[in-house]
Amino acid sequence: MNLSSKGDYATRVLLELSMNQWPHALSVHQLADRTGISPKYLEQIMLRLRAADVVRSRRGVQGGYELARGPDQLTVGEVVRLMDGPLAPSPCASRSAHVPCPLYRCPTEESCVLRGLWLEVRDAISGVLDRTTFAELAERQRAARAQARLMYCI
Amino acid sequence: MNLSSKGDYATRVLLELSMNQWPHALSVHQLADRTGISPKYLEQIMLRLRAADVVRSRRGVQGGYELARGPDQLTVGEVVRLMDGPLAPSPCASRSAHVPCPLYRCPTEESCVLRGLWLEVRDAISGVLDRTTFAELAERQRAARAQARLMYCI
DNA sequence: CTAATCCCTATCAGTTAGCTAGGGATTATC
DNA sequence: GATAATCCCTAGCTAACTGATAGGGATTAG
Repeated sequence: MNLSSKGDYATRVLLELSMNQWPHALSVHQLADRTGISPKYLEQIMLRLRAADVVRSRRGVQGGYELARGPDQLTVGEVVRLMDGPLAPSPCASRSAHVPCPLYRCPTEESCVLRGLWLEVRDAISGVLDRTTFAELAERQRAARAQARLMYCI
Repeated sequence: MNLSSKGDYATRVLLELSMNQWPHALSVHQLADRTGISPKYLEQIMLRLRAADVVRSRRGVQGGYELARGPDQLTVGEVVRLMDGPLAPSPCASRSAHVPCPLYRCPTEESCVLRGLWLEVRDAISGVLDRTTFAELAERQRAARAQARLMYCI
């Protein structure tokens, strides 16, 4: 049930972009510095995010990436699906990319209790990721930082 | 977020064992026939389930595997963790096998909002899998089969 | 013009997934 | 006590995937 490093890194970078006043571009170099991700690897991730219209780019000096929409219009679920595929633990339980079970002894999908369970899991994951936007995450991060600053001053 | 085939197959086989009156042993051969899984591959899965005290075995003619406890004492969560590792999408959010984040630019764990989100996901998955026992699944399957039989008779 | 940046594709080493194979140990049955 | 069915254990193998690294072209602000 592990997230890949691509999904992990993409969410980190998008949170970083969401923390800035939108729209405001950051270069791959800057993003890599802030997150500790290998720049060339991050570049590929950004290209995929751009192809999916999650971010948009400006080339040349002073170029970089910025969110293609407001962070309140971007959910973590969308990003994770983009980088890691469907949320469901089994292809037969995916709503976005359904693939039937290959085992010939599997019961019909409607009557398969395991598929029913994987659907429950899928819905549970989606319940968290599809309702969490990057605006929400950025808000939480600001709150956490304010909290930390407070702790430090006392 | 995909389940491996080991996790998939293990749950299928354990559901099969749970459908029988416990305790009642089935051989790998029988289990493979009923599920359509490759017998030699299934053998390895059964060995792991045995090492974890989920099933117990009898060797020799008329031997086989049976549940080591009643199906009401075995959750899907335990089995999935056994075959596929922690439920959490990120090692830093695992409660059963916590591993800190390797990125040096990651904030402290307490303040990391992404970790907070992965914890939410972990809890959502665990909420489904740790409360579902194989007794429950077997019950559902019996109900589904009764339903199907009814449909057929009409 | 130049340096910074995005864009694109190829490559590559290591790991993992999903099996397959073979042979030893045990045991019910005849 | 021979036989056949079964579990037990370890090794190996191929294809795909992961997580990068590399290099060079296109674009653009200054």
